Amino acid sequence: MNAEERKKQILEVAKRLFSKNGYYETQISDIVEAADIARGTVYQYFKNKDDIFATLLDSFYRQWEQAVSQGINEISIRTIDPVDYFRHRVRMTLVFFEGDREMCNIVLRMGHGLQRDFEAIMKKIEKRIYNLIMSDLELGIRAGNVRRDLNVELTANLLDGALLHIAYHYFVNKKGEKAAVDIEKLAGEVTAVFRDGIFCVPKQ
Amino acid sequence: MNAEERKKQILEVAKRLFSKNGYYETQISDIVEAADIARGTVYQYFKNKDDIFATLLDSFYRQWEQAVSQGINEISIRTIDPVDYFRHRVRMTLVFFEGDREMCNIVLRMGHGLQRDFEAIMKKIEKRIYNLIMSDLELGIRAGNVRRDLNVELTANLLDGALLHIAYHYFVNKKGEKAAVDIEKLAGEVTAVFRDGIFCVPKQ
Amino acid sequence: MNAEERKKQILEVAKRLFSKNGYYETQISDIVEAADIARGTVYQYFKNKDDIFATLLDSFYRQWEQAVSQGINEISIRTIDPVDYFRHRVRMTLVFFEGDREMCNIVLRMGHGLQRDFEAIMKKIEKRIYNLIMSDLELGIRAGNVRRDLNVELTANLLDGALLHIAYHYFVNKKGEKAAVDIEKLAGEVTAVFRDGIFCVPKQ
Amino acid sequence: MNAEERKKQILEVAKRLFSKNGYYETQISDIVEAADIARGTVYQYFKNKDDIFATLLDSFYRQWEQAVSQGINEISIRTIDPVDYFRHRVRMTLVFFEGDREMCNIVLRMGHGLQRDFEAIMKKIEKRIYNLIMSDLELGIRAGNVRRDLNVELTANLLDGALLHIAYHYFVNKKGEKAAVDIEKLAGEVTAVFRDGIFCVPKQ
DNA sequence: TATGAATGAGTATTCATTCAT
DNA sequence: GATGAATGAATACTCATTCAT
Repeated sequence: MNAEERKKQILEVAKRLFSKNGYYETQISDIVEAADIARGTVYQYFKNKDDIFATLLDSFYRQWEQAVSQGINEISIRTIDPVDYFRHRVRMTLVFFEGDREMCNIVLRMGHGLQRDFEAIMKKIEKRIYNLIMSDLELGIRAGNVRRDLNVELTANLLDGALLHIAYHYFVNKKGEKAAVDIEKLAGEVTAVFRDGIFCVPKQ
Repeated sequence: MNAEERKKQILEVAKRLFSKNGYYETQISDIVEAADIARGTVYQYFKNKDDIFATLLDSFYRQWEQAVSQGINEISIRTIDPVDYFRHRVRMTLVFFEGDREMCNIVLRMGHGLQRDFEAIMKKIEKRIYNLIMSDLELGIRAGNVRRDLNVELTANLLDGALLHIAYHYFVNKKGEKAAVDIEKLAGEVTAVFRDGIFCVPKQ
Repeated sequence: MNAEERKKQILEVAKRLFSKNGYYETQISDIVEAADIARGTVYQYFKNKDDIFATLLDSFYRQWEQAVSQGINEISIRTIDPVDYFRHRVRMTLVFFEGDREMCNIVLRMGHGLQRDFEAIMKKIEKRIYNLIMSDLELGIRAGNVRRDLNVELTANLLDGALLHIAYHYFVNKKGEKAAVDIEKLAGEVTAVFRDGIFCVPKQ
Repeated sequence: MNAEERKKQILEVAKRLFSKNGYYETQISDIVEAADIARGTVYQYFKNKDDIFATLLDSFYRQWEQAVSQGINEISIRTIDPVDYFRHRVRMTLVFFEGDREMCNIVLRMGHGLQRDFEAIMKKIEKRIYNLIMSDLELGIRAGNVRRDLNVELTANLLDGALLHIAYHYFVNKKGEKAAVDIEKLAGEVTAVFRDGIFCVPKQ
């Protein structure tokens, strides 16, 4: 096993344990035991326990950055139907969180409660999500698709909280249930609830 | 200072510190130092550190229970305008969280990330909020005020996440800012966003 | 309740708890709770926890002193049959220990293991018992009733250990059993085992 | 120093301190200081303080088990002279206790006073010693060597208490004295005291 | 690189004792 | 005398981190 693989292995194990037991209730002992490596090996690849956790958060942030930037540019928001665009954003968000339920759990459940240096990373993630929604809304207003009188700060927080909570509810809490979640249908229903409140479109 | 007051004093100090630094980063030493009492005194009133935290969560839950049960009964939901009722609920929720920003911070920020026995209390709080929204929606459907085709599970989570996130955003994150939050206005705007997506009312 | 009675009450309660749980596992809290008095009250009557225990040991020692000195003097040892005398001593010892099984338990079970100042008191008790047996044996030798070649140091220890162990076995360990112990019979049997080994008497 | 040696080292140091100061008056601090190791090292080898003590008691029990089972079987008791056999048992017991005076001190002095889980181990040791004596006596009765009318329960306790007390007296209390104890002579004298009271042999 | 024994600062908790009321 | 809230020194135990092999 080369260095890259070993580092990845440790991260995988740590992610599983952090997700299950939280940062403080996960010991280095648990990680080395689960990974079946020596205590010292962890410190060959990470400065300390914080570093492992921060690495996980950071890589999550990078993946999120990449995911939300995919296939969307200023052109498309002008050409496609704004409600379709909204639905697409919602679906993409849900798809992303579904992709890594353990990180989803870590970020959604314990993100806010983290002290130390993690708080900064979490704020960065939050800020990024928030800004994205904000810019979408502001673009929509300029394009005449979104109600001019909308309180964008409020709405951005509304959507932020709503989407993350749904992701948590369907992908973490209801994890054990048999029936797979139909994300397409979910995205449609979320859009339906918000459409008339946000967009300047004829009532269906 | 009698027993009741001393216990209350410890809880106040602990609440402030837990809110600021989280459960794990708050030491008994910090509490006794901030309260200017002896180490042992804490243990005259609480079994252990867990007990202090659980007492805070529990009392928060009890207050919330009382707050949401006030002035609303099955009659009123039939007589008052459903949208006004919704706005009222939103306002009450925000007023409640604004009333104790430290507990608001504790519950909203670190609630989910808590392991141990606290998880059970948090789940109870969440469940209670969720059920309240659910029952409101179901009553509305039966009364013909809420869209029949609404996915209530989804919408309850949507509203849950949205409201708590807004409370966190305006009462915890922006705490330092000068301008006081106009809760009445906020409640109106939240209602406006959700109204057409949830209720069977003529578009304004 | 006057001062004398209150002190006695505390001693009784403490004795019961020390006997049941040992010195270290008995807390002042346990004592005040069982006696239904305030914490501070204990310290009106005793200097500290040690003082309570030492008082118990000391009073036990005094009672023992008195008991063994009763009805025996140098005359009687010359006139009565030496074996009868031995049997009488054995019986008196057993009767004494049976009289206060809790102190019996404390002295026999935890006596040796005690550190601190108690060790001195225990040594005093042991020494007193040991010396008594020694002097009996030496008197017997001078009177020609006890074998001249007997190792009195060894025999005194033999008898000491044997008697205390029997007291412990029949009065503490077997405490719960229905059938009362027949001390008269016991004393006879103990005497029978030791008689020929110790005394210069014709074999029966 | 490998793991086995380190564990042994800690046990040795702990044994010395427990023997000197008792269980409750021996602190982990004392142990790590005496062993010149770090506080945490103790917990690499033992679950907690109880575990160290229990390990000592248990290993003592195991050694005793092995010692008493050596070289004696049902055959020998029938062929060798019963009094010689008795003397042999006494000598072996004394030799065993002399071999580890610190454990001797722990078991004989503080054994009975121990609460917690140690009580169970101590009872096991006591029971084992008691049963051994009992079975010897019963075998002797069946072989016609021991008086038929002997109260075996009483006698077993008599011998148990007597032997342990002698071991304590000669190996713990008089430890400092110059003249070494002549165990052979001691065993002979003990036998002489009990011989006529226990065995059916012509009076010498 | 990998190991895992050793480290020791840090933390919660206990409990005998005091003292103002 | 009686009370019991307050005290704080003492103690067991944890766990991230180091470093010689």
